[in-house]
Amino acid sequence: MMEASQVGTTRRPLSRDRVLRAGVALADEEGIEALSMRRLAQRLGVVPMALYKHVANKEELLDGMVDVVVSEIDPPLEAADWRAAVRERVLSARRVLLRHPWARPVIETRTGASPAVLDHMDSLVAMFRAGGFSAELTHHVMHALGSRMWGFTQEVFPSAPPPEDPALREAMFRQVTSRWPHIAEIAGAGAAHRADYVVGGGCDDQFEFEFTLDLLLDGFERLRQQDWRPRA
Amino acid sequence: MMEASQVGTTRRPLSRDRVLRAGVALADEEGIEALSMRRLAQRLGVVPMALYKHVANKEELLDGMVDVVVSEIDPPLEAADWRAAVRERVLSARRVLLRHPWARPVIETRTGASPAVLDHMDSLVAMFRAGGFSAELTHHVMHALGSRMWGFTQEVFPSAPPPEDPALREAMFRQVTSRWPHIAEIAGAGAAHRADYVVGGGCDDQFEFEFTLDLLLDGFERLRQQDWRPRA
DNA sequence: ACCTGAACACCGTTCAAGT
DNA sequence: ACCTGAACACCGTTCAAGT
Repeated sequence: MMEASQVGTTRRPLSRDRVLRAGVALADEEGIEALSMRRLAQRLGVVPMALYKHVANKEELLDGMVDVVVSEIDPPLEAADWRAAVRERVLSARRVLLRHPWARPVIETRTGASPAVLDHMDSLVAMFRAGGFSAELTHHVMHALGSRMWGFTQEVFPSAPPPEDPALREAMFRQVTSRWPHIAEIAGAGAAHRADYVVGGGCDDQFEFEFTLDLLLDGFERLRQQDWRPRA
Repeated sequence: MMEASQVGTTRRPLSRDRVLRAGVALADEEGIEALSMRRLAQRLGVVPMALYKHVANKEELLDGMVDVVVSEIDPPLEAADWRAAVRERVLSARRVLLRHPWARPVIETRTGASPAVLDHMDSLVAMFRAGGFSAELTHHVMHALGSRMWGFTQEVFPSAPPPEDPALREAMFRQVTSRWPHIAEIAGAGAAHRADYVVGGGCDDQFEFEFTLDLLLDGFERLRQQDWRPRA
């Protein structure tokens, strides 16, 4: 007969890998704010302290979860040119990160790089070097790519949906157009024409991401062709 | 005679402004993780529940604190060209954010824009429009600027200092150079030559920030001159 | 009507007592 | 030696009892 703690859980022995994967699943399903050591232990049918056999603390759990997610990124392509190779790898990272939205803020708060993170970075650096970028230019270009190497942009436009009440929405619209006229003017000017959104909101994320990625890659290519050198 | 709760605190009546400024001071001095409703109340010589008269909850406290910080950004300059105006305003934002390092992650987690945030965005949009950017191009260019409009880049290189022990450092160095040879190659190639740092770490943040900002501004200018249009 | 102490429902992590 | 219940030192927020 099964014990209560085993209901709904296969009673495999706990391992670091099982802890990390359960953490990812919990964050995927209920969001990162729902991920606590206690809730994760409960999900695994285990006493909270049992987790500390496999991760030193919650920070190390998050480190490991990032590693699991980053490992899902497709292996680097053997592409003809550096631009296609980098572009595809970044968009591949983006597809993974879109499946695990909680990973974005977690990656941003990591203080050390995990092996999988270094693997991803190393493969990008290799692409630039193979494409004829100097070590120095590659260094700066990697900084410029920044968190975009994970396929996300920090969204700075407010994303709250407009209020339901038409009168209130109208009042808000009037306030925005009078106090921030320039924002109001460009709000609807994105690819997706959603007039009901006052500020941003209805923007096409994928379009904006690729727009900026291509702008950066164009800039990189120009510097490469110019044989860019520091303090020149 | 003073009550214990008044020692070290001027007994002014509590106000939303005083709560927000105390929050900023606490976060400046002890970091964002030290900011709790209870600790903030203690600092103000007040019972925790007294704060809820002035902010609905902790999220609204953080919203207000961001507003206080963003209001410290210098007013927009009347510059001859859009490029100088945008550049100066972004670097001004950067100076403010460097004084309040906790504000970076907090800005990133806000879901709605405060008036001061919209003021900053509106002034940037106005600069692009005055510089001859179409509403549509300005929209995409603002997305491309992203969180860089606050003067920060998401740092993706691990920043942990190398271990003290020379033998351990040597072992780590050897592991990195063999497993991630391309990263090792570009690690020391930044402006600041700090050979003791294996991966990044010793990079010149200000240089990298301006490098990428100028790369983006160059790209914006090129699109403007080409009279960029969507799906062309 | 206003203010606030105690309580509720949580946290991450330590530690000593049990097997 | 291993495992774990209870405890510690916190959280944000609710609520009812006090003035």
